[in-house]
Parts: sequence; C-alpha cells; structure tokens
Amino acid sequence: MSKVRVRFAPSPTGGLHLGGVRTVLYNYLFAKKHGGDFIVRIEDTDQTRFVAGAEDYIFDCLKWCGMEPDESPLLGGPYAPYRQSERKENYRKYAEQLVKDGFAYYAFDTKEELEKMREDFKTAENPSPQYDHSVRKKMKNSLTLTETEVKDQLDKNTAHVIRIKMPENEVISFTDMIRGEISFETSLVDDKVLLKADGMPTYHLAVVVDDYLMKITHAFRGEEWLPSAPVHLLLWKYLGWQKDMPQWAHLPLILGTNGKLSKRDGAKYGFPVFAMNWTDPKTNELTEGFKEKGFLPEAFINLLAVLGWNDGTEQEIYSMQELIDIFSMDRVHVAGAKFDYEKAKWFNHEWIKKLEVKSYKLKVKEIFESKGIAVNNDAYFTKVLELVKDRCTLLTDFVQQSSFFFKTPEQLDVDSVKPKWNDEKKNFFIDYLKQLSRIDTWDLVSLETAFKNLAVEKNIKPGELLAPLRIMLVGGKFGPAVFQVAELIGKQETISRIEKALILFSN
RNA sequence: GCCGCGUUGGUCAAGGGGUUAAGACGCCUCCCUUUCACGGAGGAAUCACGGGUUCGAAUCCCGUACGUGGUACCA
Repeated sequence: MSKVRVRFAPSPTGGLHLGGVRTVLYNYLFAKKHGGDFIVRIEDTDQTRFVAGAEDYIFDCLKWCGMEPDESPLLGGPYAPYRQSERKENYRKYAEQLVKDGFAYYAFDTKEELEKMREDFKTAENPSPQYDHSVRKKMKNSLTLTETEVKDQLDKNTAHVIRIKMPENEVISFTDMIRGEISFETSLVDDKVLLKADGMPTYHLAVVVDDYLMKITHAFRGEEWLPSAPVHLLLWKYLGWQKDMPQWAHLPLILGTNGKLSKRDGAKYGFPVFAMNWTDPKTNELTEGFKEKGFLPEAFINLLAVLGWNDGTEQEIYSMQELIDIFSMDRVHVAGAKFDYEKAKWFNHEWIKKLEVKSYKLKVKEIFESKGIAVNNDAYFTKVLELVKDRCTLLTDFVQQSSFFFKTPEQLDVDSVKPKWNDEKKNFFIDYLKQLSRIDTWDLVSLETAFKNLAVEKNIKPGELLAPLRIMLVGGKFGPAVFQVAELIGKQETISRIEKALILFSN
C-alpha cells in the first residue's frame, strides 16, 4: 500500500468544537500510527460564511493539542496550495470534463426559479423537493435546452452552475471502515451542485478533486457527511479515478443535550465546547475554551479519544503516544456519544495528578499572575503545587487551593469560628503565639508538638482548636494539613496571620 | 415526508449465540484523614418494544418505536 495520507479539512467559520477536534485526533492518530502524513487543508470556498481569523485560530488549537500537521497552508508541502480558494482554477476543468462525458450538466436556473420549483412541487408528503432526475427535465439546463441554446447562454456569460447527473435506479454501495457495507439508491439522491455560479467548487467537487490530487489514502470525516457519500463515490468513478479512491470512515457525532453538540449547550450548562477561546469578530461574543477553562491538553486529547473509541481493555488514561500505538479505526463506535462534562473534569484531575508539576507550573503561574498573585520563588511555587495538586480538578483550581501560600487571605470564614469562639480559645492562641515566637527550628513537628502540648496543658481538645487555626492561616475549611501550611508560609507570616485573625474573631 | 445511520444503567462503555451482563464517571454508604481532597471497601442502577430463527438471543433476522444526521449555488 502507498504511504498513508490523511487530511483534516476544516472550513474557517468559527470556533473549533469538540467534534472537530476529535475528527482531527482520529485522523492524526491513524496517520501517525501508520507512519503517514497528516495534512490540513482549508475549505474556504464559501465566501459568505468565511470568518476572518478563524484559520489562524484552528492552527493555534492544533498546536495546543499537540497535533502538528505535516502539510498545511502555513507549512506548505508538495501539493500546495492548501487553501481551496487558492486552488480555484483546478476545479472548473474537472467539472467541464464531467459535462463533456455526460455525467454532469449546466444549469441556468435562477434563484427565483429554484424557489418556484420548490414551492410548486411541495406537498404534505414531500416538504422539501429536490433537484433530482424527475425535476431536472422541467428546469432550464443543458439537458432540456438545445445545443445552440446552451452555447448561446454560455457565450452570453449567463450565470450558471454545473450539477452532477445522478443516474436512475442504481444502487451504489461502499465499505465504511467503522460501519461496514452501506448502500444508497441513486434515484433518491439529488443532482448536487458541483461548481457554483461564482466559479468556486462546492464541497462535493472540492473534496474529491483535492483528495485525488493530494493522494489522500484515507478519508475520515463526521457522520453528517454520510448522506452525500454516494455523490462523492460517483465522482471518483466518473472522473476515472476509482482505483485511487481513499478508504472511508464516517465518525460518530458528539451529542449535546439534544442533537449535535452546539455552542448553546455549553452556554446553557456551563461547560466549554471549543478547544480554545473564540471571539466572534462580528458579534464580539466570547466563547470560553477548554484551554482557558483550565484543561490540560493531555487530558483534553485523552477524553476526546475515548469518547467513541476504546481499545477493549479497562485502560482509560492514555498519552498521545499510547494512543498512536494502539488506536484502530475499527474499534470506533458507530453510535453518537453524549458529552459528559463531569467525566471530562475527571480526566483533567487524573492528568493533573499524573503529570509532574514542572510540566504545567508555567500555565498555573500565568493564571496566578492574571489574578494578581505574584510568584517569585520557583522552588517554593513547585513545592506548593506539589502539595495541593491532588485536590485540583482544573488548573484554575490552584488559585483557590493555594493562593494563601502567596498572600494573606483577604476573607476569613469567620462565621464558622464565631459560634464556638470563647476566651479560653483566645487565650490559648495568645499563649501559642508566644511559644511560636520562641521556636528556632521552624518545622512541622515542632509546631505541632507545641500546639498539642499547650492544648493538653489548657485542657482543650485539639480538634476544637485546629479548625480556627486553619481558618486563620488558610481562610476557610480546605487545603493541606494546617501545620504543613504554617511550616511553608514561615514564622513571620504565621504569627502575623494568627494575630490579625484574633482581632477579627474577638470583635 | 423521504433517505441514511444508530439504540447495553443518568453518562461513557465491554461483551457479537450459553457470562453472577466487565469497567469508568456521577450518585449513596462506610473506612482513612481532628479540614477539604487523595486513597481504600461496598451499594443502588442497564440489554427500547414486538415478532421470528434456535435446545438456548443483549448477541442473528424482520417489523415498530424512539433518537440523530441529511434533504442549500453551507461545509
């Protein structure tokens, strides 16, 4: 078999959502597993939906996820250009060839005429009539017009499209790598437009031509493309390229609360749907991404990989390299999967625990700095992160879990202390403060011993005192062992926090 | 409407004629921990429905229902 070449062909129309990233992932994994090439080709033939900046955004996302292409508009490659708008000249000749060979035809119908047709043929049973073998005989095209009429229209530069001429009563079938044998009745498929009036190809023509020219061996795309597969199959055949046709796989959809996962689902239920922050340049509306939400790319890739695929074992945590080694298309699920944000967070938690702090501390540092918390001592920072990583699900959780190591808590959970606060406890802390100031070896053991001994001496249960101490140092009922916190923040800071809190509690 | 594709706990799912129908997330209980987590031990919860085929069906076949995608000069 020739070298494996797969492509991801996004249209730059907005943020890169979960389904998109997973499609890239499966393409990428398959390519890398077989030592092949991963190509990214931009489908920007639709001028009206094109969104400025979306292309760069897509590449940023791929980079963040660790899926760098081998060929792309940015990198170039042997089959450049990789933007369909720049390949415009390629397509017309293939469309013309199809017309010449009798597999396609010119259609001169105006927008109004098409609308009229749809209106005229509309019935209760058929709410959306297609431009198919039965209606094409009644329309204005090179099948119904005489040769001279057609030539005349063409000479006059009348706006026209080229449509595929779907055969009648044929069954066309192919083998999908995930679903097996799939077949379609050609009479039921419409005469899809291949070349638009503006000279741009539609997706149908463009994928086939580009896949052929770029020597794509495997074509993986979302399940939403399944209904138009017969058009593509026929194009490969009609263009005479059948023996070079890639193998197909149609990936299951990622579902939201109902239907294909949408931006709305995310907004509604409070989870991201895009890989990275996306700001729509038209509306200026920001949609939060997984990256900014505090996800690790390792976790993001991992959770997407197993949403619709598994290797048959009980393993759930995989690195990119492991995925490359064991991924196989035939273990991809046929059914769509509903996205579960709780499980997504679990994956991130697992990765935070699994990875060494050094691999993400820069990201956490950025988050800290954006919250106005300065991080100066790298060794100290690492030590703190190491101490609290087990209790962080998202990278952003580090703020809540460890900001008190870097700055005095602004808000203390006074309400949890006050009801049980009394002079005995107050006096205990005053005495403890005195002892602390005399300690020379500031370590966990000395702090704890002094505390416990004093409690015994004062005849107060240590448990009664530990909670207030925690709130004094940390601000709330969370975080690592109290004495560990005291040890790390140091003598000065510990004493100062207790002193401040004492005043607060006694008011 | 028509066409395509699906359907195993709330979610992700293993299993593809004989299983006590794995496992994970979430939920609940307990242990550990004088906080919150981590960790550990348990628990509740599933084969869409109806017909076949078969000694035997979650598994094969056919219907039905439901879901989902398509039905654009969008991808």
